[in-house]
Amino acid sequence: MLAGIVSMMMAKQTKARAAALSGLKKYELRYRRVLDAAAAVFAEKGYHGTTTQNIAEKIGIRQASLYYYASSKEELLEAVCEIGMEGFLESAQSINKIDQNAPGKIRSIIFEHLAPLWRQPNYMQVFLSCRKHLPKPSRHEIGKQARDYEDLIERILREGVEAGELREDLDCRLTTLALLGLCNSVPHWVKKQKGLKIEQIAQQFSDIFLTGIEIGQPPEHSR
Amino acid sequence: MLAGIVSMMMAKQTKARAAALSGLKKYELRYRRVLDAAAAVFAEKGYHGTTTQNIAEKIGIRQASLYYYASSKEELLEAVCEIGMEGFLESAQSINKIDQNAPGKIRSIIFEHLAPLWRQPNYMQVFLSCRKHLPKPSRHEIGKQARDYEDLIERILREGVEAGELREDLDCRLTTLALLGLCNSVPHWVKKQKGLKIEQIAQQFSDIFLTGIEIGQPPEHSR
Amino acid sequence: MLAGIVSMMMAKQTKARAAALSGLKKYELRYRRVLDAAAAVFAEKGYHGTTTQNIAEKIGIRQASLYYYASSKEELLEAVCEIGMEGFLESAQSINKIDQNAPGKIRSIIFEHLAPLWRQPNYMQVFLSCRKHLPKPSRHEIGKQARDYEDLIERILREGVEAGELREDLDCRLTTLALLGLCNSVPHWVKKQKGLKIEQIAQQFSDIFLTGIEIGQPPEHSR
Amino acid sequence: MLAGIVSMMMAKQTKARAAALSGLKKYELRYRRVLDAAAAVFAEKGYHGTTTQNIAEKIGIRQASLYYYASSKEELLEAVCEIGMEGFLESAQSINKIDQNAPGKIRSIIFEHLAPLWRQPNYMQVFLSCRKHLPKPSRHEIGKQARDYEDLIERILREGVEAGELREDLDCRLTTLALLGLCNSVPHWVKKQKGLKIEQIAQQFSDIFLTGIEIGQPPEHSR
DNA sequence: GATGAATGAGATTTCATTCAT
DNA sequence: CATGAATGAAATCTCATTCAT
Repeated sequence: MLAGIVSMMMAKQTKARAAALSGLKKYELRYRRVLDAAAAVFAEKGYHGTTTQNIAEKIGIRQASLYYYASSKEELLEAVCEIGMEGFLESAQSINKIDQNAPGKIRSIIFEHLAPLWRQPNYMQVFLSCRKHLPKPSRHEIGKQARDYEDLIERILREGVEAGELREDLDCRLTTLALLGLCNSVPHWVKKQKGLKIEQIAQQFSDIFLTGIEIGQPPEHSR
Repeated sequence: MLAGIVSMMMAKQTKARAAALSGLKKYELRYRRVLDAAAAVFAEKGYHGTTTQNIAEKIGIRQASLYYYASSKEELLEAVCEIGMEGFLESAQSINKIDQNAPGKIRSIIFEHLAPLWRQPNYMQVFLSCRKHLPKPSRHEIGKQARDYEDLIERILREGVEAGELREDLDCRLTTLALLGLCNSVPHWVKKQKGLKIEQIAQQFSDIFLTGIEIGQPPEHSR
Repeated sequence: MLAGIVSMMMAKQTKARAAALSGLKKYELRYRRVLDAAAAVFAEKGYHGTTTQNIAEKIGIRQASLYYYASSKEELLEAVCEIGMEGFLESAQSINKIDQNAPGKIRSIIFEHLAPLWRQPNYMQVFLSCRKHLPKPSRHEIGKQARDYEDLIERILREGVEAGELREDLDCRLTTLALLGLCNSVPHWVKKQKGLKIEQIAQQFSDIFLTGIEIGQPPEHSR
Repeated sequence: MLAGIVSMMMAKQTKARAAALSGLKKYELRYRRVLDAAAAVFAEKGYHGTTTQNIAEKIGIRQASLYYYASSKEELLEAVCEIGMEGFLESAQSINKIDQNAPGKIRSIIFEHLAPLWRQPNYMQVFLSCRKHLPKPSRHEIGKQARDYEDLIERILREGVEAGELREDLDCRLTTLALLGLCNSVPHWVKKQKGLKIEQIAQQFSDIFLTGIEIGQPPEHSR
């Protein structure tokens, strides 16, 4: 349902990609293997630091064979970013359905936002750090969706403040950026911290973040 | 004082750089203009996404003239990262000198850590996101310093917990990563948020973060 | 009869082609469809500007399937050029049989030469403009035949001059090149000029050309 | 004056080309050497049959150095075609100034049209046979100019017919195409015919062509 | 017969770097 | 100091061709 939003903007497409997107299991798997490799290498080296050779090696095919699956390196980036964006779009859907008070909502937002970062850290890291290298049309399309997502969270915070459930001295914009900055840092270090579980991270983040913005005894140190 | 730590590891150096580092005002200014440009472009496009042409354009000189100031693109990255690292080394020094209780320390850490991010966001952003592209020797040297810095903060948190000033269910490692992740996200958006002041950001971050980790009335939502 | 003159020089041949050449109706038709497509695309884009993909698309088969009909792109060019050459060989045969005075011969030459250009403009255009890309052996073989053809026409002109039927100040070589240049330009524009008939073109060309070279009142403007 | 008409449509340009077009003698010469080589090789092998390597070899520089003068192979084609078109634009200007009766005009047209074909056969041959490979914008611009040129000649023929100076059964469109087809064949063979002079060709072409279309004794063979 | 998948060879293009002036 | 000119190395991309199914 969410798939293909960005890809529709692209002029050229390989048959392989079209087949994969059309849902044919057989192609989907092969194609996904390519995207996984691209996402992994992009995440590690950055878009421009990655050569198509790097990606091909990761899959165990020749460099030229990549072009059977994607018509350009840029198309790979688009496909990877698109999947990354889908991760957040799904988060957004889940967030929209939450029926709780503000603190509960934020706890859920943290969990829902962390979920894709945890599930597919490569895709998400590429999405977060490489989308600036997308060609204009898809960059703008994705940019708009990302802004919508930020606004969704900011609105929830604002509603929490208005409902008297969150501290009224909260700068909602800044707090949104803080919340997302905090969560989005996860892919950078999550692969190196063995033994962590997403529930732990979400719990810790919620505890820190929520206590900080909820109405409660103002801590004595606060000016 | 701190300068040159990394550069000492490098084999080749231009006369210009040597002159600049040795404190000659005339060279220092011109050289700094080059580094500023490099930092700005690296921050915007990433190391591999930047061409020497991009940097030259920004200064208004020709590509070939860059090589009067730096013997390679990589050297520019090193110089920029070094200045970025210095920012954090200075933070570390300030942090070490803090004589307060744990909450006060953390409030200061946040401020001190934000200070260089605020003062020279380009250099810091390059340092944070491009140092992985440094050649091995300087990358490792810088990596060690960065880890020391993280450890410093983690130790302060741990001491706070042991002193009974911070919640004892705190995962200090995770909290350190959260604190740094939160703060390091600033360069990504700070240029777009007009009218912000560093004091506001530091205050807000402290309020959120500190309330979350201090001992206090456990917020009712907490499990 | 004339078929296969060039192809005999080729090492490799597909079964399909062999079958087609051996006169099996079923193969002949399918094979011809491939050649038609090749001729059309070669004529439009030139040999090197054409991809096997372009040709396959035109027939509605996949690129790989082309190799059932031809063992290489070059073989397609050879086959197309061969048919083109056959066109002129047939013209040559007809021309040889003409039993008229010089002006009548030239009128016939024009018609006979235009006939294949009209009947199969793609093949002829490819022959005229792409034969330089044939591999040496067949290029030379075809080159010899083409030169023979030019010589045939030049000889007829010369005989006309000697017989006192054509102006004696005629440079027969140059006139031959002019005659062929004039006629060979037809495939370039004939597809765009709707409603034309070959008889019109031949008539007009004859009128222009013949009046110009025949003995007659020297036009007053002539020096 | 005429220069740069097409080049204005191009997004990217090397400094070298800009300098050359701005009339700096020093650059003009070097740049022209590159274009000469490109024209020669394009004329011989066709656009797609030519590699940038071929061109570089002809000048005696390395392939990568070509890109100091032109930002792409296509740009070279554009520059070459532009010069080719200029040849015809100059012809058109001369033709417009002719003040003679129709036969005299046509004699001049032939000479003026042959002049650039003779002076710079490579450029003209490339223009005639490779402009179909230009990118759309410049192809269309050049196509329009070429059509204007054809129309100019057709109009002169038509006026000649209306003035009673040319045979009234003349199909002016067809005759124009014949005239141009005849003349444009010159670059194909002119390099191989040693010892020819342009005056000879023009004289012969005029004699043939003019006698054919002028009012005069209708040749007895004519139906 | 036909084709999906893959690939070797090679073409175009980019780019950091050098060097004479 | 600065730059025009050139280049080696490498990256992206194209394309004819092969082969198992």
